[in-house]
Amino acid sequence: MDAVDRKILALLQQNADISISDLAEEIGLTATPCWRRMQRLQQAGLITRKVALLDAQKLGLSMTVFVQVKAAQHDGKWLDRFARHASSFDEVVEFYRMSGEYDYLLKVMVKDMQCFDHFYKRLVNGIDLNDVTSSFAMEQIKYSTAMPLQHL
Amino acid sequence: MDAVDRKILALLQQNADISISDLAEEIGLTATPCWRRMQRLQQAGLITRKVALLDAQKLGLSMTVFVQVKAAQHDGKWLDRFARHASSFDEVVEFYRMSGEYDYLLKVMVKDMQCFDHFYKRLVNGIDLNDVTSSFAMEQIKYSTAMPLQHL
DNA sequence: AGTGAAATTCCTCACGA
DNA sequence: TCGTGAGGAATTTCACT
Repeated sequence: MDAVDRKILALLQQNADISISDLAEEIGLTATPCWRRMQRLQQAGLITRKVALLDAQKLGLSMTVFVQVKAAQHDGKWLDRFARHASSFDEVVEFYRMSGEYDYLLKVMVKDMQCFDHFYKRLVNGIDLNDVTSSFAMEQIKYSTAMPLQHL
Repeated sequence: MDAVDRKILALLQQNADISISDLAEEIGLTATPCWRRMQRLQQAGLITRKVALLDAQKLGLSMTVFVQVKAAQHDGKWLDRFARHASSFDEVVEFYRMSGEYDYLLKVMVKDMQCFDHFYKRLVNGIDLNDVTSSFAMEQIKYSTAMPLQHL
């Protein structure tokens, strides 16, 4: 992966709608080699897929909650079960196993507090948890799907 | 926005590469009205843009850190200055103003610990902060840009 | 709002440098 | 590995239902 490939990735992760010819022009190439590079990057799995990003506010999904969880048990079986359980909710938009005091961090998107309560009950009902604490986002200051390619 | 529009959004946020004719077929329409609906959804800003998602692992961006920050002051001027300061880093991929003990939550993506340290120094140097704590993600169990449209 | 066809643009694959 | 050109497929527009 050279500098040209990195430029292609940088442009595509900002705007995947750009036509091959425009993309080619931006990086100082013609359409065909540019297209071939993009194909390679896709086949190599560097580009996983292209998606449309939606406006959460306009959709009425105004509530973002970060839920921190402490595991009830620390054996592999429990971990695996919890991973599958929490992943299955489509309100859970991101989900990490963490170092530190809490074992898991979930980013949850819902319409309102009632929906969050409903989600919360379903989350804790399915499985044994030790400690669950929710922090509410008041304001989204930045959200980007673009990775910092500058620093590679 | 009716059920057909919602179905278009649901499909496009999973895969923006789908052709208009395939999309139209999926929702039981022909290409033109489907295309017109998509245009409307884009003009209305419900679809903000289309982007390529990259594989962080394969790029070598294997480190995700959640940084929690307490404000030094709580006047609007400081808040605005901090929002601009932290947003300016492209390592900061998400950034929220929070309720609860900590005022801000930042999701940071970097290559390794050295890069994180470099970022951290630049973050705290630019501005006066009261308390900064970093939690490291050991494993990404789920990451999705798709909003839960089911629950609207 | 939906259909079908026409025009235009873009993607894709030859081949040559 | 890049560029040119041609064929074919897709998008986009338009007139009509």
